[in-house]
Amino acid sequence: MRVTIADVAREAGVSKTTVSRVLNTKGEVDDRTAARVRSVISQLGYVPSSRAVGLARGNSRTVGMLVPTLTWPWMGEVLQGVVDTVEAAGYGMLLFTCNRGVESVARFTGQVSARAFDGLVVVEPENTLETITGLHRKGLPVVLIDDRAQSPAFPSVATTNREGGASAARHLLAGGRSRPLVITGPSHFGCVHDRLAGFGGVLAEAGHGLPPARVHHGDFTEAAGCLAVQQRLATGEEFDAVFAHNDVSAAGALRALRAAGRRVPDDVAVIGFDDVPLASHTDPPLTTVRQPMRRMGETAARVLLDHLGGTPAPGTPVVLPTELVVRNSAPAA
Amino acid sequence: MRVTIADVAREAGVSKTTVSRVLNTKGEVDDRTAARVRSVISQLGYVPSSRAVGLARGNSRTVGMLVPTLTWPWMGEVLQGVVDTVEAAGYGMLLFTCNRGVESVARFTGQVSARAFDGLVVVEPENTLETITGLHRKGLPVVLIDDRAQSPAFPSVATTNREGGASAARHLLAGGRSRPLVITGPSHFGCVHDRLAGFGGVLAEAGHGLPPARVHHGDFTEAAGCLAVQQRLATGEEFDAVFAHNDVSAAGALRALRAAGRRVPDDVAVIGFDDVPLASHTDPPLTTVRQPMRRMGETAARVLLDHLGGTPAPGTPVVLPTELVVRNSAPAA
DNA sequence: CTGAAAGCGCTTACAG
DNA sequence: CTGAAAGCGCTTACAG
Repeated sequence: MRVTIADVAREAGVSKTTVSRVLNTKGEVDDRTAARVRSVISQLGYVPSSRAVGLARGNSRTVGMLVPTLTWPWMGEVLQGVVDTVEAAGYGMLLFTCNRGVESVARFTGQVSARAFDGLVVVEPENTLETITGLHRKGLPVVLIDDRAQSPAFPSVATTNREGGASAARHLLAGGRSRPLVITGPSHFGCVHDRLAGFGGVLAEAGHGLPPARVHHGDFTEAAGCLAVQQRLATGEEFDAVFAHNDVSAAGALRALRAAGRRVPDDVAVIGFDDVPLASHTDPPLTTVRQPMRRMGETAARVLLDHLGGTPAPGTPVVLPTELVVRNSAPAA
Repeated sequence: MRVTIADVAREAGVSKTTVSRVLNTKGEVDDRTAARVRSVISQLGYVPSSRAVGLARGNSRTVGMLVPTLTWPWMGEVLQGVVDTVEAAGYGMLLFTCNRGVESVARFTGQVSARAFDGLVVVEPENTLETITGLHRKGLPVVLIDDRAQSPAFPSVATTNREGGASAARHLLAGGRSRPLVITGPSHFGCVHDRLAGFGGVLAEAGHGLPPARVHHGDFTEAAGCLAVQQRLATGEEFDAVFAHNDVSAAGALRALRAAGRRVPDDVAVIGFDDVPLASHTDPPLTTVRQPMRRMGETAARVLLDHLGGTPAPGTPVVLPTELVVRNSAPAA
C-alpha cells in the first residue's frame, strides 16, 4: 500500500492539516512538531500524490510541449532546453506531436481540456494556429517558439532572422560574391520572409540586385536544395554563391554542386542556416548562421514558468541573436 | 468556471453516477438517457478532469520516458516512436532527462513516487541502473531500450547487434578487405561487446585475426574516430577498412583519413553503425548497419502498454533486426 | 436501469 | 500553534 498523508499524521501524532503545513511550509508550526513530522516523512518515505495535490490545488505543476515532429535535426536541442528549465523548477513536461494529423490534434486538445498541464510551449505544427489560438483565448498560457505566422497574439521567442540573413550577405560580399542563389523555406513562414529581407537588403545597399530567377522557393528539404542548383545549372543562370535558409537544403545544394563538378568554395560559396550537427560534417563543412536552439527552449520555458508564477508575459517577442559560424564552404575573405 | 460532471448531471437531469456510466460505457444505461447525457456533454464541451479521474481510479494514463539526453542524433526517432504509440492508446508521455546529474535523478524518482505516471520507458542514462532497478522492484513497470548492461531483470527491446557486426565483416570480406580497424564504443556497453563478437567471429571463420592493435576502444565520439585513425597512421599499423560502432565516430575516421590523403573507399573502406541522418551526408556517404530506432521506440511503448493492460511482459528481450545499408564508403563488391 | 454515499489523497478556510 | 470539516472532480460498491 502506498503511504499517504494520513499515515504520516497518525505516526507523528498530529492532524493531516499539520502535516500539510510542514510539507508546504505554510503557516506557523511549532519547530519541534515540524521536526517530528519531517522525520516521520523521511522514515516512511512519504511523497505526496501529484494527482491529489493537483486536484486539491487546481494546478498540476506540469507544462505541455507541442511540436510538429521530433525528428528534425534541431528539435532535440530545443526540447533539452525546455526540459532542463522545467525540471529545475520542479515541473514535469508532457510531450505531444501532431505526427498523425487531425486525430493527433483532437487528442491533444482533449488533454488540454482535461487540465493535464498548466501551460504550453509550442513549436507550431502546420495548421494548428487556430486551435492554439482558441486554447489561448480560453485561458491556457502559451509561449511560441520560432513563431511561424508572427501572430502577435502570443508571447514568443524568436531569433534575429533578419540580421542573420544580413550577416550571410555581408560575408558573401566580403568574399567577393555578388550573384548569390537563395534557397528559401516555405514562403508563409515569417522567418523565411525576414531572412530574405535581411539578405536582400544588404545586397541592395551594395548595389546588387537579387532577381527572381536567383530566388528558389524551397521547402527546407535536401531535395529542394539539389533541385534549386540543378535548375539554375540547366538554364545557365549564373551564380557564385548559395544562401540556403536551412542547413539541410544547403547540404542538398552542396551535393548537386559536387555532382556537377563545381568546386565549393572556389566556384561557388555556400552558406546555410541553423548550424545543426550535420553542418560540420558536410564536404566541405558548412558556413552557417547559427540559431541558439537550446537557449530558445530555455527562454520559452522560463517565460512560461514566470507567467504561471504571476509575472505578466512580455508583450513583444523575446529575440535571441544569431551568429555566423564560418567554415570552409564560405571561408573568411 | 470549468464544467464538471455535476454540471452535466444537473443539466441532463440524472445523477453523476449515470454520467460516469455513459462516459465509461460501463454498466447498463437506458439508450435514451445515454443519448441525452451525451448531447449535454457535447453541448457543454465537457471533458473529465484527468487529475480527478486519476485520483479516483488510481492510475494516470500517462507513461514516463527517461533518457540520458535529447541531443543524440538517433534519440528523436526513438522518442517519436514512443510518443506515437502512447498517444494512439490515449496515454500522455512525461519526458525526463538526467542531464543534470544526481539532482535530476532525485527529481525524477520524486515524480515516480508521486505516481505521476503508470509505467516507464527508459534509455538508460549512465549510473542509473540501480535507481531504476529499485523502482522496478517497488512495482513500477519498466521497459528498457537498447539495454546497456544487459540486465535480465527488465523487459527490454534490442537489436541484432551481433548479427549487425557480422554483416559488416561479411561485407568487407566480400569487398576483399581483411585487415579492418575496429573503433568500438564504451566497453561496458553490451551492444559494443556483441558487435565486436559478431564482427570478429566472421573474420575468424574466414581465417583472419583481429589483433588488439587494430581494435580502438572509443567512446562513440567523432574525436575518438579521428584519433583511432591518426594513431594507426602514426604507428604504421596497416588497415584496409574501418568498422566503427557508430556513425559519428565513423565520420571522425572519414575526416582523419581524408586529412591524411587516404582515399575512401579505394584505400580504406569505412562502415558505421546506426544510420543516423548524418550518414548519408558524409563524404563519401557512409555504408552503415541500420538500427530501426523508431520501431524500437514503438515496440518498447507497446510492450509497456500491454503490460499495463495486464499482458505479462516478455521474459526475454524483443530483438529487432539490423540492416546493412550500402553507400559509397564501402560499396558492394 | 438508476442514485445516494463513500472514498481517492490532498489543501484550505474557519474556529479555537 | 493546531485540528475538524468541507471541498477538489471523479469512480465504485451497494442498494433499490
